[in-house]
Parts: sequence; structure tokens; C-alpha cells
Amino acid sequence: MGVPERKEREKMEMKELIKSAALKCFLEDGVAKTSIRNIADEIEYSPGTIYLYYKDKDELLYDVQSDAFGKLWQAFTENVTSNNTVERLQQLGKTYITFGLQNPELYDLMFIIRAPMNVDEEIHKANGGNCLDFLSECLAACIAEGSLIVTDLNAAVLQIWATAHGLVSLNLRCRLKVMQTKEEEVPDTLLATMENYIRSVTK
Amino acid sequence: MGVPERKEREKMEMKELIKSAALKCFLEDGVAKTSIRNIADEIEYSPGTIYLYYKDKDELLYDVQSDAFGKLWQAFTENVTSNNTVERLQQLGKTYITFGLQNPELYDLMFIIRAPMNVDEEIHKANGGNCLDFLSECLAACIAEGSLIVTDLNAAVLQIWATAHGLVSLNLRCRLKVMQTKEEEVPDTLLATMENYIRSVTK
DNA sequence: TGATTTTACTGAACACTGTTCAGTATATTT
DNA sequence: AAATATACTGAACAGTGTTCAGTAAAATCA
Repeated sequence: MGVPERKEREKMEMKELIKSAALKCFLEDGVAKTSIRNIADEIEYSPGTIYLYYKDKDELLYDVQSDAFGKLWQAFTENVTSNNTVERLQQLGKTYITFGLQNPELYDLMFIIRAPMNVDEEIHKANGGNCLDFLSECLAACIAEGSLIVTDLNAAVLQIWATAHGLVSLNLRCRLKVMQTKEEEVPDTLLATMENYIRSVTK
Repeated sequence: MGVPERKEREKMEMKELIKSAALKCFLEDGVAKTSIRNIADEIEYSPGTIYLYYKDKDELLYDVQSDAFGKLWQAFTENVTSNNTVERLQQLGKTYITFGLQNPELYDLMFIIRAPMNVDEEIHKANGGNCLDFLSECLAACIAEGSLIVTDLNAAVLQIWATAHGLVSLNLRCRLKVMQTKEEEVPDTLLATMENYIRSVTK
């Protein structure tokens, strides 16, 4: 009797359909301007249907966020390829910032907007855990071979993540306008600043 | 004929009334949950009235943001008192982070939410300019006496601001949950990380 | 002072938001 | 074939930012 199995599969497919429609809307119109009705229109279902698969908008956002972290992780694995630990760290920083600049809406969902964090308590490690581990391992290797000034792993993780996130998020939220950097120079400036920073804290 | 003058004054007073009601709502219920109707209720006027003084919500937010930057600047002048340049930088970092932790709603308005930046182009330097100058002068002094590793002023400003903002904003948006730091240890951790960072980039 | 114009304000209305739920139509089981 | 279970709808609710015709008070003019 394969009916319940098929139903289960169909349910998953429907969730995937909703999720991908949500992602499409986010990339086209921005997370902030995408409503449940927009997503429903996209897949030609009624708004109510979405609530049969996700208990609220936050849960849907959390699910899309999860995929977004998957993409960042993939970017890490593709670009952080060096055998030299400090060089790996540089590649990691460059990848993070480039990802943020090239995927502003995903970055918003992952690190800036409040919404997807209103999810049930204990599952907070699920999203982003892989990416954090990647950074953590990279830094642990640096510390192990003594090429990092800071020797506490958690402190190092926090510091480098904060710097990278600060650069990306200040830019995404237009706060760097106050510094009057030319628009087209911004990416290079951010990358150079990150590179510079990593050089400062390694030896 | 003092009538136009009085009218002008009354107009200013009304703007001030609206602004302070907005601030009150922001601090009590959060920026995100405060509507024009809430603010109108607070001052016992109709919603439409607010639009006689501010062309839209963004303009009001921008005005409140301006005051918030004033408060940060005041915090700088009160806490950054040392004569030693590097020590001043440490005081600045500590003040920034403490301000962010103690005034989360104001910090949101100043550095995170999109809204108040949708204001007419060229006046972007107005809000936050003073605070940026404060940091800029502090770092210029460090560079002048050769106590900073980085020698480019703009690069230094960007790096230290990004780090501080990264720490505060990741925390305000609950993204540090992934690191499983105990809630009560967060402020100390952030301050220690900032202090540590400044030590790394100075000599 | 009395009539007229200007100003300040109201609150209903518009188009939107997330979310719920009675009703319906289809698919599955008995 | 009848009964049940599932999937979906779309109107409705309470909220949002914003507009604007209508009103009442204040300032100006005669």
C-alpha cells in the first residue's frame, strides 16, 4: 500500500514548489516586498494553501534561509581550496564578502532580517551551523600552527565573522554612503579591507 | 507682525511632539511594531495630521535617527576622555558597543533597518556624519603617531566600524545563537572581542 | 465688527499585509 | 456505491501606510 508514501512525497514536492516560488519572488522583488499572496500567485494556488504546508511566514523564510546557507557553504567548498591555512582564511573572507555582495536578498535572509529567527527555540543551530563550522575549522588550523595572533578559537571566529558581516551589512543597508566611497569602488574596498584585516591578525 | 513667526514655531513644536511620541513608541514597542496610527494615538491626533508635518514615515524615521546619532555622539564625548590615542580608540569601541547593546531600537534605526535611508539623495551625510568624524579624528591621531598598523585613514575607519557594527548587529539579530554563547555572557564577550581586536591592530 | 480667506485637522476610504476557517470538490477507503 | 478523509479555496478579520474631501477654527480684509 504505497498511498501514504506517495502522499508524503507529494507533500514534500509541494513544500519544495512553495519554497522555490518564494525564492524566485525574493530574488525578483526583494524579501521585504514579497507577500504570501505574491508567492501564492506565482504557483497559482490560493494564499490559504501555503498555510497547509508552513505554519506561518517565518517558517517558510527559515526554510529558504536554510537553502541559502547551503549555497554559501557550497561557495566555501568551491573557493576555499588552498593548503596554506592563512591563505585559506583569505579565500574564506573573500568568498563571504563576494557572496554577500552578489546575493543581497539571500544575505538579508541569512544575517540581517529578524523574521526567520522567530522559529522554535532549540533548532537554531540548524541553519548556518555548517558555515560556522567551516570557518571554525579554518581558524582552528591557523591556531594549531600558531599563525593567528588570537589563540582562543571562539574569540577568533567572532572577530572575523563580525568584521566580514559588518562590511557587507553596512554596505547593503547603505550606511557606507556617509563615507562617500564611489559606488563602483565599494566591492574592491570591502575586499581589500577584509584582506588587510586578516593580514593584521595573522603572522 | 509676529504671526508667521509664531506659526513657524508652532510647526516646529508639533514636529518635535510627533518625533518624541515616535521615539517613545519605538522604545516601548519596538520600531517594527510601531505604526503611524500608534504614534497618532500617543499624541491624540488623527493619523492624517502626521502627514502634514512629515511627507512619509521614512522622513519621520530619518528625523528620529538624527536625534539618535546625537545621543551616540554625546556618549562619545562623555566616555572618550583619555589623552592616549590608542586608549581613546579603546574607549570609543567600548562606547559604541555598549550603546548598541543598551539602545537596541535606536541602533536598529541608525544602522540596520532600511527605512530611514530612503530619504532624498544628497542629504545622506547629515545623519551620522558627526559620529563618523569622531571616529575618523581618533584614528587620524593614532596614524599620526604611528600606533596603528594600517596607515590609510579610510581603510582604518571602515575596518574598525565594520568590526564593531558586526558584533552589535549579529547579536541584535540573534545570529550569535549559533555560537551558543550564554545570554548573560554576550555583552562581556562582545566588549572583550572588540578590545582584543583593537589591540591586534595597534602597536 | 462682519465677511472672507487661509490654515489645521479629521476620519473614512484605498490598496495592501499575514492569517484563519467554513465550505467544497476531489481522492481514498469501506 | 456510500462514507470518509484529504486538499484546496476565497472571503473575512484586523492590521498597515497614505490620501483627500470635508469641517472647524484662526487670521486677514473691508
